[in-house]
Amino acid sequence: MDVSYILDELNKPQREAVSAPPAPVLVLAGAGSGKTRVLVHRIAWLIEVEHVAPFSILSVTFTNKAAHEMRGRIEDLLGTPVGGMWVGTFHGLAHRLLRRHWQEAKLPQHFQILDSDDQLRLVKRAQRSLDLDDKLWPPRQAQWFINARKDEGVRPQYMQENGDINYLQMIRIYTAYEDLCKQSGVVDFGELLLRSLELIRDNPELQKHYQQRFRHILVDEFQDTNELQYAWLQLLSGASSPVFAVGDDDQSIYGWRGAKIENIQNFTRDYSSAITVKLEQNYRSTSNILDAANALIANNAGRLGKNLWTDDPDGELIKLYAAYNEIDEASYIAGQIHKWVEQGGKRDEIAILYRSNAQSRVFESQFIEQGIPYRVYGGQRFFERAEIKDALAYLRITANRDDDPSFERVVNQPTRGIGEKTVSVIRDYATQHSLSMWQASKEVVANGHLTARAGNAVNGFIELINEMADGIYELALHDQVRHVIASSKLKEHFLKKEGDEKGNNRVENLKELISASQAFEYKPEDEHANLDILTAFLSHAALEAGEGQGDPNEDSVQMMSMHSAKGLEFPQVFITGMEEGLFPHKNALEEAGRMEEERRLCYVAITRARQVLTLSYAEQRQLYGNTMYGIVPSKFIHEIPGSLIDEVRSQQVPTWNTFGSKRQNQSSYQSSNETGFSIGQRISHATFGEGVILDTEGAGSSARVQVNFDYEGSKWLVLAYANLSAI
DNA sequence: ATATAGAATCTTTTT
DNA sequence: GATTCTATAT
Repeated sequence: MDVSYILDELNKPQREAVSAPPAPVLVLAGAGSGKTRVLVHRIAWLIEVEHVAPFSILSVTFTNKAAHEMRGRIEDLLGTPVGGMWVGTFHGLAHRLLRRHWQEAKLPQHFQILDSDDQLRLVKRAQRSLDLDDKLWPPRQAQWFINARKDEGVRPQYMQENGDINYLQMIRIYTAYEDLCKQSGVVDFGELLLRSLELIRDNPELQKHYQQRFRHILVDEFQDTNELQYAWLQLLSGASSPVFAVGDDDQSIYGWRGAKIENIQNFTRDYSSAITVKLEQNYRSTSNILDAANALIANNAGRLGKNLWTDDPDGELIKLYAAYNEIDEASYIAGQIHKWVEQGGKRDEIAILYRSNAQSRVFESQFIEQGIPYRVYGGQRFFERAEIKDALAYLRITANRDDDPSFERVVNQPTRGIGEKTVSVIRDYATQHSLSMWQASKEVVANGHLTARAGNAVNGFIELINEMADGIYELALHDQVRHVIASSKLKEHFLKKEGDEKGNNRVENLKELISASQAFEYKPEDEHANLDILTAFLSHAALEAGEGQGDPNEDSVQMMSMHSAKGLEFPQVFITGMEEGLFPHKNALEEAGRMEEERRLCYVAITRARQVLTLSYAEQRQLYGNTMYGIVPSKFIHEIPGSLIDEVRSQQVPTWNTFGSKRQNQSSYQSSNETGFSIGQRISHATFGEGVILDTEGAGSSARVQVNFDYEGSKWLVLAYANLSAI
């Protein structure tokens, strides 16, 4: 069999890694050096040359996106589906283990997964049961504490008091929270990993089984593994199955959630026979972009040492745009997008990156105004929307009556006369008798602890859920979802409560949930073994929160946080908000090591760009409701050699008078009120039609007017693009 | 019990 | 700014 296609198109170090003997291998792969490629080809090599059965291969990634891409590329390369191979995220694979062995893991068969939102609610409830004041011990902090301990593999019963009252309270909350999870049959993200680790560790037969099964384990983004994940890998690989780890210490950006760069160093210590390969040739970016990235990251101490180089030409200089404010920043970028498209570029070749998701809003409104299609990744996700979570909670409670978080979510949604007081009676009863709220509410009604009215209402709810469960029995999944949405009366509730615009939006999303369930593929032969389709779908919803909306087929600009950009590449990249305090983020100043992580994040962002890279910052910015003045450009800008930077000037550079109070305007629109239009004036717009000016604001390139259009309602428009004409 | 208004609070990144 | 909690009125 001719296997040359596996090695032919690789460079020397890539080949070395792909064809390495079956020993532990550590691949230090710089950005754009063909990391995924090496992983994919390695798997092809194992299957075709080493004759390893796909069944015996375990391949772990961090994001669902990466996992899907991995499987797709392997199948493309081999030209055949590779069923039986385990490819997925740490959490996804841990989940699979727990579903298979729910009994040994001491979980109910229909355990449900908590997302961080659900988790926070449950932490709050744990705190309330301990009579701890939310003000003194913020639930978020407790949640963070719990997750950090789980990532370290520490259970509360093994934690020692150290005299610190704060620490003691945290332990108490952690304990109470675990009890609640157990009672409700729910499992959080950290628990998936920890529980599956304990499952394998404490069941020698299972351990033997899986260690024999997985002859080869491959890990992507190894620098982002935390202690628990590393232990998980070691446990599954045992003594005999070599781990093939690919990572880049310069791209470690998840230290804040427990990722340990040290795992890379430890790897060669723990596996003394490990082969290390460095991939240093970059195939992605122009020389200028790469030089900038190298210069920047050189400011970090304690790197493993890698030097990325490329054969590619210099390319364009890196553009730097100093915007007057965040609106000007967005409108400049919108202008650049127009230019790119006019020159024949596609919009989806452009990425806009920012430090925090909140920054996307300004771009969104600007792009809507200018008719630029865009797609936002991250932020509020589909399965995290309130209406979707409501519907899912109904579904969950039909699958597992004891799911307290779901119970609390929907007992009175839509309102059915079960108020806070009734709920707290049930909650207290549940806590006292170690029951789930479902069981407690039945007993409370039977014991007559409630007024007749409240008792009736609770009974009504119990009957509703039971009827729902009966009604969806043996229906197709999408009919189950449809049925539950209908009999819960959620649609009617939202329409009545939130009016047409918002309510309709929620109704649309609920319809989309039905479509999503219809499109859900059920593969009983592997991951959801012995799992009914509803539980499988609910797990899927929790583990893959789904992207925000937006038509994936439309050619649209891609907007995302720098974190979620990792692993992706784009011909043109805008890195926005390059301002001290925003990026590097102000929280990074306090803790040691955080600044270097911010710098690595910047390195990741820069190396996403293939041809054109633009950095931008604003001199003033409205953030969290108030305007920040006197913004200092990010130190990272200064860490890039000036010779690589081309400072782009706004056509109308805002200049300040001595008092810094008012901007002069050099635009052609200049007139008495700085915009050329007066309030009350009638104007016409190409797409929105005719309207009346309501207000004006700003000047120059960021001058805006508010127009009340006859048919479209009122909108803010940037004059530089809106092209309004007076009537 | 519920709807509403006003106050308080929190704003980094994600499976 | 937006969400989430709290106090008050219905």
